[in-house]
Amino acid sequence: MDNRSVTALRRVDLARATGCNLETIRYYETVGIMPDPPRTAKGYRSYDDAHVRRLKFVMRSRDLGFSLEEIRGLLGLVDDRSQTCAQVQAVAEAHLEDVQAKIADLTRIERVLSETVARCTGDAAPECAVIDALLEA
Amino acid sequence: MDNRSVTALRRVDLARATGCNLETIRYYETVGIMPDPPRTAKGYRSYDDAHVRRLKFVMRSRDLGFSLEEIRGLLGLVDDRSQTCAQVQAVAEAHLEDVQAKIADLTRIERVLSETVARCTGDAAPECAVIDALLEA
DNA sequence: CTTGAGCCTGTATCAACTACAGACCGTAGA
DNA sequence: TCTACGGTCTGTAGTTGATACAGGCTCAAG
Repeated sequence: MDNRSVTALRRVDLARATGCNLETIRYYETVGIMPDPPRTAKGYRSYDDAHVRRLKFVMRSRDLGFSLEEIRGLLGLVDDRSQTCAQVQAVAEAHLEDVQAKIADLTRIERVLSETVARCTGDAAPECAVIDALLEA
Repeated sequence: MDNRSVTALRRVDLARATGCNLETIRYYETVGIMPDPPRTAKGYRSYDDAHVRRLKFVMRSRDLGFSLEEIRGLLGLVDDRSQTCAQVQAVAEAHLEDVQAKIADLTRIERVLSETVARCTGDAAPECAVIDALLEA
């Protein structure tokens, strides 16, 4: 039957539906990323499809490297679609620049590391290219 | 005369000589990355050029993305050069793979973000390409 | 009726720092 | 000599983004 998944989802169901860690859901609630969900008579959290969509949004944003602070901003724009698209664009563009800077950094690191490893003899020698590369400022 | 910098360095001098944050020096001491330095009669830490070199090594390694745990391993090999170069090479190679994986991830993110931002009109429209891209799982 | 899975809360832990409070010290200039 | 400033010390708390655990409650299947 499984029509439970259409409406009343338990926390573990939300976790499974989104791939989010169980504890992280509660964490997102305490930090205001996810809303306080309605509760059953016994105090159990009860989620629906809107929660699934929102949490997927959050997880996708996290996956793209947005901070929770940035996601809070994006969610505000999602919650109030009367805001301008330009604001969203600005956040995304700033983030894009961050990502590009990180790629540049890592590419430099990658070059240094691969060059260094290539110089390694693998011997039990007293000198070592990796150590030497790290020691030379 | 400034021949103080040749031998007895204060904590702030070590920080300036390496670009390391002042508090981080103390942190590295408590976590065993930097040795407990000798103290003056009044209990002030006293550093020398060997500390500068070691801290530069640590900072360079951090800059290349090695974790403190990995750096501890590298420092062990630096401190005891009788170890094999192959061990160092293994750490560096494992790390190189990490870095390459991170570059691949970020490149994917970069592509998604730049495509998304490009689709943005920047209008005060109720629809927004960034939000839509994030909403579609 | 028992068993296992899930729920609840609060709190602790992690990396790797960073910052602050409150007290002390050391030196250069007036 | 006094004072101001910049530096030092310790311990501890806060940061981000989770993750884990303890101890107790609940629910559904067999």
